Amino acid sequence: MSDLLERLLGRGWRMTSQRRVVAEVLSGDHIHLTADEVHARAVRRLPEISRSTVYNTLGELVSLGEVAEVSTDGRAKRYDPNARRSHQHLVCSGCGIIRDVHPVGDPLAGLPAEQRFGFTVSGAEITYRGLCPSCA
Amino acid sequence: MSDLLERLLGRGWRMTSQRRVVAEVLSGDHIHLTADEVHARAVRRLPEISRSTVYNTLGELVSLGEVAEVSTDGRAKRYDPNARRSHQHLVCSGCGIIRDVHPVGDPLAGLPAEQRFGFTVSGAEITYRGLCPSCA
DNA sequence: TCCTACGATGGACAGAGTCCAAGTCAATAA
DNA sequence: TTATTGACTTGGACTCTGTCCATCGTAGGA
Repeated sequence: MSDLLERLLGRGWRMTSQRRVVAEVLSGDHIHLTADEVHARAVRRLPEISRSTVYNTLGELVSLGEVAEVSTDGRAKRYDPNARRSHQHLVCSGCGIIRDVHPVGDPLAGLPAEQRFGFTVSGAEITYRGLCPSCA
Repeated sequence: MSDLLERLLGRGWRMTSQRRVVAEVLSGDHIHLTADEVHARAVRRLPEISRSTVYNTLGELVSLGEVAEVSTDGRAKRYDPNARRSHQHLVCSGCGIIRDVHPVGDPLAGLPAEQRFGFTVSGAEITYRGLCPSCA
């Protein structure tokens, strides 16, 4: 059983075959699937699963903090199961592939007080852009 | 005439009343309008302007590098006329207001070679999140 | 085993954006 | 100034992504 699934059971998540399949599809590293892609893979294992259920389940996983929403291109949101470890993303401008990366240092350090306009700044998301080895 | 408009004329951009209005709407600092908002403001000055034309014109301004697309919330893209000066964004998690900010240092410096997975990294977009003075 | 509240379903709907055929017009040439 | 023409504009249909809701089904406790 996957890590994610184990944690969800530990939280008393009501388990159904649909939820199990969605959680299984979202296992692994560098996984950044759109809701439609999650649905497509879920359907292979459970042909009757509906689009609504996938959306509901993804939304719940996000609320629980187990999965993060990533939108690197203004198109469909992507779902990243690696939400517990803070990380950023490196995106290929050619093919769109996404890698999880762990920059060094505190990203908030680069924003001096006079650039904060009185905001209480709590976090930063960084999207690095470039070309992957195949596209370069 | 606005800066933007002047530069466009200098590039030999074919000028029409529609394009002029869109360029005028997109003038100023800390402007981050959605395509629909641009259209709404353009209609006040030129009631017949169509949604398609606004989309076409915005797309072209982005291609020319005069305007940047910003998507901070996975909803509608926003258009930022301040594209020539590199900057990042500070977004209020409460009301969604966006400020342009200029962090110090090179954002790419935080990504060590072993975290680049062979990519040729060319840029980074940073979205700082927090609460604005009104929402705090 | 039975109940029932929670979850799943699917179809309608909404928001954002793209595409295209047809009509219009800015800019150039004569 | 007028004619010409290729670029621009229009509006409607369409796609994609996501949300909502009434109804049905079922996991898990009694």
